[in-house]
Amino acid sequence: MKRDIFQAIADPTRRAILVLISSSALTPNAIAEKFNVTRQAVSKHIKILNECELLEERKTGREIYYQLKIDKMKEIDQWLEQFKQIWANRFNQLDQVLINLKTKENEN
Amino acid sequence: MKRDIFQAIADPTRRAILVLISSSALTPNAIAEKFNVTRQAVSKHIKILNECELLEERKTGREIYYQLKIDKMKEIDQWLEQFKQIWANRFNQLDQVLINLKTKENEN
DNA sequence: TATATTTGCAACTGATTGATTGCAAATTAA
DNA sequence: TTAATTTGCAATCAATCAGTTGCAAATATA
Repeated sequence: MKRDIFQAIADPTRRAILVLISSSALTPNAIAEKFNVTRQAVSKHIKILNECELLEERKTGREIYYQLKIDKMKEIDQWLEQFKQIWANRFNQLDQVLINLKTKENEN
Repeated sequence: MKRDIFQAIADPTRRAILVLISSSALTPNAIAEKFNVTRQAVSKHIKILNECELLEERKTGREIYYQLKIDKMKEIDQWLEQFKQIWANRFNQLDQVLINLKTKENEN
């Protein structure tokens, strides 16, 4: 696979689409009406999001309703985890400084 | 330049750089040695990351040490928040289904 | 001083991207 | 059936991107 979820959310239009279809399923035409681009441009974005497994699709006749498959979003969160740990550790280090200061106070 | 943090993390090399300099500050040369690209390519990535305010730099003589400015990472987390709420709501809806089932059991 | 090291900037290249137009397949309605 | 609607796919284009080479500025070392 060429594209990953980080490239998928790099484009602002795609991010807007993801937000739009997070609450309700919409057809490509309905999505395109919300933006200032052609239907085909939106269709391309949908294709990319689909390749990244970010969409659930439901066909009813000639219409296709797309909705966000939210599980894939967790991969971004998982990548952020390693940094969260670092910034949590910084708080811990700050705690340690405060503890050391307090210990010194008690020694005096 | 209209680059944002989402474009910054779209490139796999830049994501690797961010991880690399999250634990310790490194010079562009030291960073470039870790990857299979030229120093200038890394320097370009550093410039982009710097424009997105993802770096702290500390000059010592002719060397420049770069380290991750972790605060900016929170913007990604903040964008994810709106989706977390949705997937939390789904859990709540699942809870409600289970509660309803249990209530019916008690009624029998 | 002269020389080596570290870095950023400019120019160039090949590949990719976002968007457009046009067209064909599938479905629905007259 | 015929006509209209919805969608996906192919071809195309301008802009951007990641990478390279070369060079100049600043700093450290002989």
